[in-house]
Amino acid sequence: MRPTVKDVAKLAGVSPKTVSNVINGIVFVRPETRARVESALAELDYVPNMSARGLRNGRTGMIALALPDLLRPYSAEIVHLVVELAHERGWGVQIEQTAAEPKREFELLSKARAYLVDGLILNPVNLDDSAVLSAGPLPPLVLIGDVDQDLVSQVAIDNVAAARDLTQHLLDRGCRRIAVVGTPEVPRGSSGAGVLAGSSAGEPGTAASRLRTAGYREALAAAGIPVDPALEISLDRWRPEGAATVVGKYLTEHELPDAFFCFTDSMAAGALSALWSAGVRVPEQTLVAGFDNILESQFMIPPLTTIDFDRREFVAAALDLLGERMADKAAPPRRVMVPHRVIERASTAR
Amino acid sequence: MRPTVKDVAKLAGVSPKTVSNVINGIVFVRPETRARVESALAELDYVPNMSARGLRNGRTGMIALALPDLLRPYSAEIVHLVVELAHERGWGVQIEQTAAEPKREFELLSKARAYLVDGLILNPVNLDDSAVLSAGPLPPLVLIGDVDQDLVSQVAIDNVAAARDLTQHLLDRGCRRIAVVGTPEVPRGSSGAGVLAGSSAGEPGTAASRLRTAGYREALAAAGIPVDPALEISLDRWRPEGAATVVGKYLTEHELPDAFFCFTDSMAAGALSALWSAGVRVPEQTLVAGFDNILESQFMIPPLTTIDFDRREFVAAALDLLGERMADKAAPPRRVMVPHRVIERASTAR
DNA sequence: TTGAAAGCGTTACCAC
DNA sequence: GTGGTAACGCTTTCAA
Repeated sequence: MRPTVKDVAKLAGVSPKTVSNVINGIVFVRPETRARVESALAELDYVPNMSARGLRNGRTGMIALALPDLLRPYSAEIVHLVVELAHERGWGVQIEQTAAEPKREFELLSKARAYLVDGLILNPVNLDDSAVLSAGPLPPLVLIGDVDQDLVSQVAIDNVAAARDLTQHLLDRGCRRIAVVGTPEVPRGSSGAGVLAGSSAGEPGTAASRLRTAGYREALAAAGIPVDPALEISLDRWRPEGAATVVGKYLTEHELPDAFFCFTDSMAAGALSALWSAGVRVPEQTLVAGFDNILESQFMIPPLTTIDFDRREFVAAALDLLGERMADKAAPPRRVMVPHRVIERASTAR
Repeated sequence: MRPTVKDVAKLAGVSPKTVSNVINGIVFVRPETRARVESALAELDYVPNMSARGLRNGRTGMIALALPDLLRPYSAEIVHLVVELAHERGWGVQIEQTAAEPKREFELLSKARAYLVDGLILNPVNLDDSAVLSAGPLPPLVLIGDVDQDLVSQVAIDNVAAARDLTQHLLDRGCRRIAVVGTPEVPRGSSGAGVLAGSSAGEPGTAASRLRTAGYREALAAAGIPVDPALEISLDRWRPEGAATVVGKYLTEHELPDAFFCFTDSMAAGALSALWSAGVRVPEQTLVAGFDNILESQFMIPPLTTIDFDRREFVAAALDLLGERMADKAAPPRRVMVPHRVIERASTAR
């Protein structure tokens, strides 16, 4: 049987309380006693029972990270950083995936308390204000990515501005017919403000796709170019295979656009592949750009122009905000915006 | 305050035990009573406290997955599948990263009990027989990937055979000078049997790199081609940027080999990029192959020849083995080998 | 400074 | 079938 504080106390000839004091190192313990306890700890190879500790003081030292699709390289980067930075703060990380089952997001909100976690970082897909409200008493929560709400803390980048900047980058290079890959399945109004309720379930990045579409259209409008629905290529799941398929099909049915702006880098990889298969040369015949600046982007052929932001800063901010909420549940929600920038690479060189 | 079984019991006019019976749905409960309890459950929005449950019955319903480097696309695929398949079994998943800190592997072994988990799936890097032995009483444990040991359950592919098969594939296409990317930093004997102790710390994939190197050499030997140390390009961290750097440098210092066999697909991406930058055409001037068949491989330019294995089967086997160990700690360790195959794509087309 | 005892929320044992 | 009660391992009052 594994040893408990009682066993340690007995071996050291002290009470459980003293052992607890030594372990948590808060109260002053006579050095001699401390030494005796510590050697007993070592001898028995004592390891505290986290369930008992969690039950007693209401905290487990664990947080949950919920992402729509763990397969995306972007997800891997987020998971990597959250695990690394949370570990520095002494927190363990439990991972959840939400895209497969839309209602899982709500379950997590309403039942996070059950999931053995002290807090939750959620990249929402189907979430809006009313959903957040109706979930009842929330666990300490930070949203990463875009939702139109002010009820809970959030860290995000300005998706509209980023998409506008990247579109402008393409316009600056003389592109007029700019295709976008990854727009929502069902076209909506351009601004998207307030029309969140009823967003179709199961689409990863629905919120992001709306905002990036909006930014794209804004840039076109500013340049006096009308929106051409034929250039807005929708895609339900943001995976490279989908992008390859849809771009490949597009090429057979339409005239080659001046550029393809893909809403994620991994979709851009699919697009580049489809273009290569069709014998279209990038950047000579058409330009390609992505979004996220994943690790792989600089090794694509050609290297990919994309939107970059400091992912470490992004995740650190999320953990900071979560720490605030965990320390004080009544703290006012905060929103942190992380700056972005266009990374120019060969895929849009002119 | 959040409701407990007691509150539910009071509201339903029954005892806590009955509530527990209803929740766990095992014992026969009178339908009428059951209905009363269930409506009380719903009314109070009862959520069980996992810490208490864990304390009481010794299980938390959580497993841990420990991988060397979460940034690798391969890791993302494993995390994705483990989370998905574990969830089907009602288990939560806690994620750990080991490469940054070698001793973390041992910590996990010896302290997994503390980490609030019922079992552990570990992709080992610096682990050998003696380490496993000396860790003392182990938690239910399954190793994924290669270690020379028979003490704990393990699921793996035959790395030696896979590397041999892929090398043979290149030989079949007329290659004689085949470079490998990702060999261990310090060259070792070819078989690698038994020389695990003291494996240098901090190298992701040390075990895998030894075995893949062995398979490569076996194929060369069978073809009567002597090993050329200059063709064995070592790399400490299996990341694309390292591969791009090392291959780029290689091209300036050596004659172009007939082929590059990279020990992971993501390194192959880096290699393809370096070759493209140097103006070397693939497959016209040299062939490139990888290992793992990550999602991105088929969208590389050109699409990448690689080693594939059924990742879902691989992960399902790991969870099955873990389930066995969790159910019966005395169960004999088992080893599952998952078959592999060479996927031929354009990067090695002749 | 240290010891004794209570209690966190659950489930299992044993009566009824 | 269902209700009391004890116990899981820890920390935190309160006393000594």
